[in-house]
Amino acid sequence: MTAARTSLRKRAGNGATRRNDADEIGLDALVGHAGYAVRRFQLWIFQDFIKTLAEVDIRPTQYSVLTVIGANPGLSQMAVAKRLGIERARLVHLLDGLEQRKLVKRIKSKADRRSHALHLTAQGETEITRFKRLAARHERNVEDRIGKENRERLLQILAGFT
Amino acid sequence: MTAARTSLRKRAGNGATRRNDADEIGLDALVGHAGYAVRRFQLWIFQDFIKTLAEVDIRPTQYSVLTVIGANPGLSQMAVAKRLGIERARLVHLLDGLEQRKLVKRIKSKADRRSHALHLTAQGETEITRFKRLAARHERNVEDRIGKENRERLLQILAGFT
DNA sequence: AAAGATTGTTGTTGACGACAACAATTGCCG
DNA sequence: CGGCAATTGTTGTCGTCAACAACAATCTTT
Repeated sequence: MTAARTSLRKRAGNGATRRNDADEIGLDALVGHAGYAVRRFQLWIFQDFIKTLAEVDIRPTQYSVLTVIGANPGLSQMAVAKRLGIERARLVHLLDGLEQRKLVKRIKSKADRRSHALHLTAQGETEITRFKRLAARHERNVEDRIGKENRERLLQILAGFT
Repeated sequence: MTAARTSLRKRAGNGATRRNDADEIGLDALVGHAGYAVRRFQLWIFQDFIKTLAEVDIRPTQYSVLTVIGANPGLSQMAVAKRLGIERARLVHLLDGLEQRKLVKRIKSKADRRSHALHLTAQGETEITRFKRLAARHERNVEDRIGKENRERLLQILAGFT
């Protein structure tokens, strides 16, 4: 499998190329690339998440931060960043936003005066239940799109990356 | 499934929170969210793609553009953008770069003087075989990571998004 | 106590998606 | 046919995000 490209339909139409419209465009080797499919899917799923949680104005990354803090109160920023695979520099801005919205608070740790212990505020505790309810609705949208078993299989396949 | 958060381990350690290190941090509801798993996986897969094709300096989006043009010579920018789900504004910059590298050429269409017919250059035709060889190696990395059947199943599940 | 590592912070860079506006051109409809 | 809406490529802006680099404050190690 070295040479021999040409992929059929080569030289379809040179100057003109009147295809029916916009369908019928071959992807050639692109089909068969996991990364391409995953990219398109990830785009769709994030857009749906954003749309579904639009009424509370929570984006996927914000949701992940709130969830981790809620489940592990007192974590440092470093620990959260490492756990979620985001840069600690990025987490600073994220927390700034969440703190302004009174969902999260940074408490200066006495044990290590460099670090902050992260907690949900009372308001944060309250609101996160609403976020989770909407997130569950989003997850149902995913099911409707790819099927219930396929979603479960997907989670199983990708479990090693969480 | 409305209230009842608290998720165990609540109030783990307040000020201090000495966890073994950085493992052992629960994700709570995050596990079970397809979007989170997909995001992490997409990050990994793109990094591997970039690394594997670093010697030719081709990124995933560039590769997808080259592939589609190679398989469908004469396409307009609009058609390529629509097919790949990228904005035509973004495609302009992408093509600028690929054209400077002599991989792609824009040919003014005589049928529709607004549009450009996109083609690979001779050099582009030559080099893309190398790109595809490296991309295949990357795909093998994916197999090694998630398993051969899982990769196929993944492609099947997400086929509707390509 | 000195050297080295860690934590939060700030700033920069570049890829990327989403929009808006524009000129040139085409297609359509009265 | 003529004018008006739509399309195509282009430019520019904005906001998100990952990847770095640098820095001060604070541990940790020796």
